[in-house]
Amino acid sequence: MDGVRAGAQTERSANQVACLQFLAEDDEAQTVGVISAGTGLSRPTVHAVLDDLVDAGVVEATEPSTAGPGRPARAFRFVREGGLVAGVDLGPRGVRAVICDLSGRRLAYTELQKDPDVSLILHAVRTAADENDLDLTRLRALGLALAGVVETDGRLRASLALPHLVSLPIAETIADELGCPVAVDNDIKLAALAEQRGGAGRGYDDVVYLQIGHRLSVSIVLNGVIRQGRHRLAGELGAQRGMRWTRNAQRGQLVWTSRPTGEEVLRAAAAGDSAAQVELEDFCAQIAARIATVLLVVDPEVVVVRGGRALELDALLQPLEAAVEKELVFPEHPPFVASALGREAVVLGAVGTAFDRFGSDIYGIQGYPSPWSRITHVERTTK
Amino acid sequence: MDGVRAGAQTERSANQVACLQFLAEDDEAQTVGVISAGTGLSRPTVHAVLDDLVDAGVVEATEPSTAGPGRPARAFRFVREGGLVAGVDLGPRGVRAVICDLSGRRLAYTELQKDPDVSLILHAVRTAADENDLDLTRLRALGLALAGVVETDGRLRASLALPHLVSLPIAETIADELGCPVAVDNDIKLAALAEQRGGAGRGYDDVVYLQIGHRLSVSIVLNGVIRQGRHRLAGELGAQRGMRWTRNAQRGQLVWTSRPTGEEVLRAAAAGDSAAQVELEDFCAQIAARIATVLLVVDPEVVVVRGGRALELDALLQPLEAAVEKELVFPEHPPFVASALGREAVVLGAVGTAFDRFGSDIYGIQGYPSPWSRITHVERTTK
DNA sequence: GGTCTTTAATAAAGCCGGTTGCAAAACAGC
DNA sequence: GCTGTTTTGCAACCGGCTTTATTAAAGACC
Repeated sequence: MDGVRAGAQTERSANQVACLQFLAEDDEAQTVGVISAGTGLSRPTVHAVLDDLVDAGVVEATEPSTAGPGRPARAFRFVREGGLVAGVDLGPRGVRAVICDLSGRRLAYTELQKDPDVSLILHAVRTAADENDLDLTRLRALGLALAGVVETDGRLRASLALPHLVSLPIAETIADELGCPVAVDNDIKLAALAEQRGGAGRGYDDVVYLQIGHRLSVSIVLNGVIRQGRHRLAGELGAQRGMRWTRNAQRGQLVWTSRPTGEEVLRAAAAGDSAAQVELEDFCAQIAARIATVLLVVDPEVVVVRGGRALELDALLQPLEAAVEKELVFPEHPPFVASALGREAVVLGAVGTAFDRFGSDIYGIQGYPSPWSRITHVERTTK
Repeated sequence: MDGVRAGAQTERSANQVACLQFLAEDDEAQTVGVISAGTGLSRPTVHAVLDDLVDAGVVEATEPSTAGPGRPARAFRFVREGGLVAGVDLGPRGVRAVICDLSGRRLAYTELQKDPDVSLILHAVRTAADENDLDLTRLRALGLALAGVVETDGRLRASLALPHLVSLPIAETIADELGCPVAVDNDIKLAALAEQRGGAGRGYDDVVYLQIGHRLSVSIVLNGVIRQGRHRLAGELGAQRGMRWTRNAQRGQLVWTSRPTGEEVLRAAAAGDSAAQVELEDFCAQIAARIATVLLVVDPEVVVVRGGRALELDALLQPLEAAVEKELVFPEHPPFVASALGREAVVLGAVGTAFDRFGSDIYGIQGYPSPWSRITHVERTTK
């Protein structure tokens, strides 16, 4: 009640976001007049907002450009290199790390195949930074993807892939070591988010993400946000008994007979191996009922499927979609599309979630949207 | 760009809502000073806001009360009787209608058992109004619940219960006739919403609603909003083939052997009929897998189950929860609770959705929350 | 080199929304 | 009729934005 109104600051905050977004659209430094025209704000307002942004350190003024007639205008530039954001995917067989600048542009990438451990996370980030001469003291946030059920506090409640990390305060350890906030989430959920924001599900709010490899994993993005669930079990279909391929001891583990792993079965089927094709169709028929139920529960706009590489995936998509279609009474069902980001979806989701959760720490202003399109764009071009 | 700022009006709008909410809390007329203290707004602001509300016709000033010492203050009162909102549940065997005032208080209720038709909707509303001397010209909005797949435009795309109403412009017809906007939605979805907002799921954002009667119906409320789905099929588990009890021609229709309807089976099982009990347990085991999948997809906070009356429901809850528990690997699963609103959940959901969708028409201001707790409260006390 | 043109930056005034503070009004009670 | 209490209404001010006007800085032209 001391004269401070929420509404006014909200308005200013929104304008800060608008100006920063406009600047981030383009690499060029922009003059106040252009920003004013582009955002619809008045010139004095743009000036005031830019002052804020310069104070926050996310924008800098360049020297007046001495071109054309008239008084030369100072231009303002989004300092993309002003901070770093990292993403790490710690899986059972190794670690992937990626480092982006404030614009979401990828600056470093590392992949290490070692036994997963907390120290490996740090090792990967430091290796990536060293290889590209990046100063990790400028790291503003880190996102971490783990295979398993991740609690709200960032700890693993259960994990088949990383049993030795269960209940450890990983986020706190990393945060202390690197001096930046750390966000942790489940790997498949983050992959789904990345695909929805900038991958095969781009443009849709509701996406079901299927990953078929060593196990069948499902994750769901609804209204543009990861569905977590009360017990963080949303999408954990592997937690249900009675799936034929879970007869061995490993919970939710897929058991393949014609080849050791799902990816290899896919590859063999794509190559024409009839035993693999039979197993694949059998497999599709088995999971189709489950998937059909999922589709009828959430009725998403698109189903993104990931499994192996593009080549092998084609061998999976058609039989899977056909098997699901057979389960449904209505002709309406969402299209099945191949993942666009592949296995990198997880790391990219990790970076993105760091932006999502610590946006105000990263940019110094509130409400700036995460640069998902650039985070995921890099991937699509290099692929 | 002509000098009108969005931020300022947003602020004013929020304050209008705050003041109106404060007035609606209590039946008494309140003085400006009390409102100011209660909302935290300053006195001049409250005054300005009240002027807006009086203009909108939703608040009226009473004569200065000549009590106590000092200058008598005018008091302001929420005119709950200033408008009416109706809800209608048109089912295969009849219609239910309810009329509320602006505060969500129930003023009229009617139930007619006739062949469902568009004219029956009007008939029910008019009967309810006439019986209670209500002037339908003051009707501000109407919500309509229909059994079937309801399109975005309010028409039925498919319906087993009301096949003759498919594709008819029902909403337009009613709107023309009654002169108010009409919102249409699926009956089970509206029931789920009512239970989540003010019934057995009150206080939870994520609710799965199961209705077991002539057919098995599921509806889901996530983050406090009904899950609709891309094709409006969210929750339509009946659209999946291969459920044992769908062997007869009727799609999704439950087929009971020991008794003709599910409710009667429940009643018989509750009364100790062993044949019915066996069929019930068999039934639970059959649907448990499906339900377990639903729970693992959305991982809700609570499952609200409706079927028959309270007595019979107890016979269902335990075996159902046990059967689902057997399907799950993790011990965590949401509690199963009996519906609090029973079959009236549908009508109440219809009224509530009218408030939700046409709130600004109803109150003349934007952003005023629907009076769900009062809409649903009436029910719990009369039951 | 001085004036002119062109454009940017700044300053001033006004609107809208909100708050605080103070004087005036209206009534009860002595 | 005066005093006291409480509400009211008005003025002043802040913060944010816009519009308009003024000043500043560079190049262009004679």
